[in-house]
Amino acid sequence: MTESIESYALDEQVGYLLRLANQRHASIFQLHTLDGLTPTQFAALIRIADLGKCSQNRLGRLAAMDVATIKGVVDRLRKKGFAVVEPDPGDKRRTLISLSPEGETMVARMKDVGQQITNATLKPLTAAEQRNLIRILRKIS
Amino acid sequence: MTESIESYALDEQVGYLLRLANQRHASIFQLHTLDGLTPTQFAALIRIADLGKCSQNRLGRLAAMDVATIKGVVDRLRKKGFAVVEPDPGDKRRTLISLSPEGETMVARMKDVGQQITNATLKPLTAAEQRNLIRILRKIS
DNA sequence: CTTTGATTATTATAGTACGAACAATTGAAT
DNA sequence: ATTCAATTGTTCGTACTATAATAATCAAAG
Repeated sequence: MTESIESYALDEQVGYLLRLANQRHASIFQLHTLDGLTPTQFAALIRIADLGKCSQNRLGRLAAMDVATIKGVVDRLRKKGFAVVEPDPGDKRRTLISLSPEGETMVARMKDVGQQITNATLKPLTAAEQRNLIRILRKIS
Repeated sequence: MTESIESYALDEQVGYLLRLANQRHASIFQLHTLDGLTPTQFAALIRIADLGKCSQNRLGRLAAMDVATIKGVVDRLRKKGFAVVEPDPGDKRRTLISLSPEGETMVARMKDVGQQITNATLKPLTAAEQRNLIRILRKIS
């Protein structure tokens, strides 16, 4: 055997497969979403709804977004009229983020859509595989 | 029950979990990689190595990258000295991409590293879970 | 041989993502 | 009260991702 460690099957590497799975989900999301909301924006919106008024950095941490990333996301949510930004009276460093009434409505409408998106993404899998995937992904996240 | 479909557990949605898993993999990749090669660049490099000389669009398709994406990736691989670009003599639309000698060396060195990255990413999982994850991801990709 | 339709590559625009650097502010320890 | 370390938010640079529009080329059908 002259070529001992020659093969490297890209199509079986987690990293590559995760990228493909993400692509699939993103395109399904885009198909169902409302008002052009992206997966990231939706995640942030849900977090604000759950947390209530909170600082931008804290929101980013709890939505798994970088400080630089969450800034852009909040900017876009504000521009779309779903998020409201105000200075924290008790801490001049902080910016408090909250949902606008339109944001509340959007969250309510998007929760159903989100479920549809999840279902569509998982459609190729059996019920057992779906549960398994979620469980395993939670374990490595 | 006034609030029937109120709950939406973001932390159990595939989309969100896939994003987190991707983040994890990306940071592990960055930790092990050589010459600042990104997961995307590595995937493209592996494909060129497997395919041999091929057109940019074809490479993009087989590496699951958009035409606009593959262009940028190839540009950066060329700038790093790993890829070589030449016009196709038989088809003036096409640009042929191939590996430079340095690219060949890099692929050889990175195959081992790639395996380490995969192992590190899957480390929190049992062997059975690892096989399962790969199998399920392939099914929805 | 010319029209038509497809393919290829490029560009622009927009969003996600992260590291690094920065200034302002805060809280705590001296 | 002042110094010091940590936190917060911003900005910059780089990279990945996709859509849409464009121009050049090709192949095939008439």
